[in-house]
Amino acid sequence: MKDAVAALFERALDQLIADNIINSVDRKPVHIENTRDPAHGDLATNVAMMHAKAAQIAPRALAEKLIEHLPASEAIEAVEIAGPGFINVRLAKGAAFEPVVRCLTERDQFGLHPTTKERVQVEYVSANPTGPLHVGHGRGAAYGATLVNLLKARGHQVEAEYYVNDAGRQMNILAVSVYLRYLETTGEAIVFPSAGYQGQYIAELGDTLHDNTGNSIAIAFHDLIKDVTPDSETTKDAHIDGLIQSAKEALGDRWNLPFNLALHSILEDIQDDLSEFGANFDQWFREKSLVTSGEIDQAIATLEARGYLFEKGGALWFRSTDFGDDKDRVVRRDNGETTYFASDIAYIANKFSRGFDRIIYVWGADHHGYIVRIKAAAEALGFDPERLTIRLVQFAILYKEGERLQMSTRSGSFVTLRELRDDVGRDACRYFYVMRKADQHLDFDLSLATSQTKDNPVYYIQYAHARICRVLEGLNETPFDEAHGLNHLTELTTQDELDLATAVGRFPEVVKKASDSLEAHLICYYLQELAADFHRWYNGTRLLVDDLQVRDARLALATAVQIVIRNGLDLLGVSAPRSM
RNA sequence: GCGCCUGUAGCUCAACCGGAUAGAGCAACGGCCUUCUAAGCCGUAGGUUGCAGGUUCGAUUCCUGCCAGGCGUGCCA
Repeated sequence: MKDAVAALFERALDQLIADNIINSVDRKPVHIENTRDPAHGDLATNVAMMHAKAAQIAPRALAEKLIEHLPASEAIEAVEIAGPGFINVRLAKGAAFEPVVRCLTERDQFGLHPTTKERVQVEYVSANPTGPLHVGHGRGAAYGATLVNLLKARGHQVEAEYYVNDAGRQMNILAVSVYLRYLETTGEAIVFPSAGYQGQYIAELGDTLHDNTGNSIAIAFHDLIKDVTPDSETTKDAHIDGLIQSAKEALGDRWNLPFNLALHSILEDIQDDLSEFGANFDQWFREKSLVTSGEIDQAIATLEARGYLFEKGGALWFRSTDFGDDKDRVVRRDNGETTYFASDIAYIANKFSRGFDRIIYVWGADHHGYIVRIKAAAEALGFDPERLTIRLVQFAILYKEGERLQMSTRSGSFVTLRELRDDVGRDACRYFYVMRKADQHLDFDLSLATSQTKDNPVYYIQYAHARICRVLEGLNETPFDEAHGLNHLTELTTQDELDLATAVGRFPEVVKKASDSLEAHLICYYLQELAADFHRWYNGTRLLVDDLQVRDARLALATAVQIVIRNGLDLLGVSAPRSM
């Protein structure tokens, strides 16, 4: 409806331009907005004020001219000028319930937009496969998954991807941690490195390794540690690197056994976890593939050829300062190893080579220092950095009964995503994680998330849906005739009913805005408002009345609300229960 | 030090790319169940939008400075 009205005003603008009242270079697009105050009609536009200055005409006078040239439309009942030059539009009575008709026609397609040709990639979570996902990853997972849904609803062709860091030093640390726990199960007395991975799951993997291989890959701990730098606060990195080196030499090819066991079982755990959370991926992209395919070397060669690399202190540097970075970045260390950043460069080249029109990264907010350099890399490789979007997700702070939950990754006593899901359920998790703007801190109140009251927005919205379902199921001998209801929508006369129909009509534009701005929380706010409108109506108006025309009209409206809630919750990955 | 983000009711947050009288929920107070789920609804109260300037018809929104908080700032991953 907004679009239709906007089109009318565009035509009026055409006319004023044709009449030389407005210069075509000064033209600005018509923006139609919903009014807040019913006294201002249904829709309003500031188009007259926007053009008044350039046209050198008083806003209200210009508004008058616009209205003069506004094409006639059945949908519009009245147009008036108000305030400093707003043009308020009052829609015809019949038009107010048009969204209900549309919603019942389109059903689960209602709110979706036409397919575009745009190919979008969303990469999210991408946590190192060195341990189970924790609650910090949960928000990125919920936000990314919702983003994928929103972009699809917008009509884009979307691919979801998880970047698996299976080639870095952290993986070696993981593997050596598992190997040491394995040695313990063979009866070796070991001293666990302070920089190793601590969690219980490491010991379990050590057990599994022992089950698989027996004592066949065991070596004496004192041999392993013989030439290794001692462990201390300042040398713990050298210590663990030494252990890795020593284990690799001792095991040869069999180093793959702890390495692959750890990688595969943890990755599998992450995959199950995300799948149960409703966060789905089309592609699990391996960092290692960039190594084996030679893409890292290739990317470095490309930067070299373009003159963005230089050598200093035995290392190879990328001159990212040419693109606004604070300092230049190393891509190959003096020991010959490429850095993590080098992989990132190759990865972004790989993404662009796959032909995406838009590439979206969802990162934890602690990575914000990387934005400039990754964009710099894209630009240096000759890609358009405008096609690259990086969205940051702030951490969620967990509260339980008003107390902040302390999280310590050091001791391995973090709360896992799985524990959180077991505790509050998938629906509340998915909803709470995205209910606030992604780049803002989020207070995640566990007590609230599990409470079954109207204070809990998830229950509040789901309850509205369940109420509608129960009404529709609770019919007596005369079944609900939807077409009959749609033919008698004029029986809906109260302000509550008008408000509700208007709210239904807003859904498609909310989806559009949420998708275009990548702001998933807008869906949450919208659904809460819709549910509130419904509860208010339901409380004051009996739906199952004897007059079948009235009854079916009300049931049609209720069905529209039911559909919108279901579609909206679906975007969020939250279920819409039929009864509660 | 430098860079990014944030500052709106007592609390948690909105505010439709600059619009009309800044809105919800919680907490507080007062009402509503013989009727489709009270897991709900209605009402009252609550504000110098961190501070000071600037841009213009109009600023919570854009610009500058200051104050406060968060995060980042490795030949780490």
